[in-house]
Amino acid sequence: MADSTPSPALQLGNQLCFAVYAATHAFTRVYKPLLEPLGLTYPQYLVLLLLWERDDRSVKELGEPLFLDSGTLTPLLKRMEASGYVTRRRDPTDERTVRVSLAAKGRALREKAPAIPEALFCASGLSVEQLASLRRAITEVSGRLRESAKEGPASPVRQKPSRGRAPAPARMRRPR
Amino acid sequence: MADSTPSPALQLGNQLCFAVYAATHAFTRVYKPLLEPLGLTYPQYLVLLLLWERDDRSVKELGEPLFLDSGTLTPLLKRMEASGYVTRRRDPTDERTVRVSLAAKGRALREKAPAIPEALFCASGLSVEQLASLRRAITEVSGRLRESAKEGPASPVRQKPSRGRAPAPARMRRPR
DNA sequence: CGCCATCGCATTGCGCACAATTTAATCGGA
DNA sequence: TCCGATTAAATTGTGCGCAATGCGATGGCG
Repeated sequence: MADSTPSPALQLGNQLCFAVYAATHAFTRVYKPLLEPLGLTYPQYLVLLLLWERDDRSVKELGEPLFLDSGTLTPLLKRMEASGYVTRRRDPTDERTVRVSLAAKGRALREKAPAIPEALFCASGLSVEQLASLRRAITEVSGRLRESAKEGPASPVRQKPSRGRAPAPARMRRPR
Repeated sequence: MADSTPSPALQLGNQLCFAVYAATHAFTRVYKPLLEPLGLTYPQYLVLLLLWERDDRSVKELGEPLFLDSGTLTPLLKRMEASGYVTRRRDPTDERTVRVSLAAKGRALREKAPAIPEALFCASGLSVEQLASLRRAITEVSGRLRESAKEGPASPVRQKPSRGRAPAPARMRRPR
């Protein structure tokens, strides 16, 4: 057997996720040599982009646009704090939330940062219009997926609750 | 200070890498609940897609379209071998290369796999034409970046050679 | 035949990504 | 006032992603 054309729409779904996955790595490889001398990784740079746009955000507010949770961001932000790009402190009005702000080094970097997206623009060899429409299309898809994720799977599927994780024996929280 | 519009093209570069990064995670979250009951992760599924298209590839051939190297693929493929999806064996004509082939379980999965991209298609809520043009655009950009990566950075940048790694005390290779 | 450059994979160490769990703070109602 | 539910981070364990290192296999050279 082995059907020859399983349906254009289904082929497309796989090709698309494949292409996006590969594109992320392609972008990472363009940015990495530029970020390395700054002591930044690619996700750390994306966090800086968010803070340049609007400073002083909670961890949750940083994770939402990137589809990341606190488990990923906490150690990442601690490293950024250690390298002097941001500061972390508890919100006085709600001790549960940690607010992340730009430190001097993070603000200063903003001035020389334009060289970084410029490299991507040159390497892509595409016009501003092409890149703009591509960005719009990708953002559109992400938005749709985000919405339908909230309302549960749109297809006849279901989610298994467990998969064997691990205990969490100890805690230590903020010494105060 | 703090310029208001640093240039549309540069803004665009950042917005685009940001959008692609977020889209990858959005796709992952749609596929994960579908792949979990099969014992597959998202990158493992992408490897299966490649093998369904053409079986019996070397590790290098698998890594190229995904922008992944052997350091990432070797443990991933070992897990896929352990769960019965693929087989790994040395090429008899060149003992250096490892060839990866579909095992029975991997071939069998192909039949029920269409349910997976279908979920993405439904969740996206976009037309086949929109998805197709999006796929074309992303593939185009990835291809350009791949090319310009070969010829070195297109911008006035340079790559630092070292970054402090670690020793590699032991080896063990194929017992034969 | 032996030397050496090159190629291809495995291994190691670090950082990102996520699910599950725990702790702490806040808010609502009895 | 006290109790339960909700919310926000942090922590832990597993798996992905990459740079650097090591070694066997191959091939060109004398």
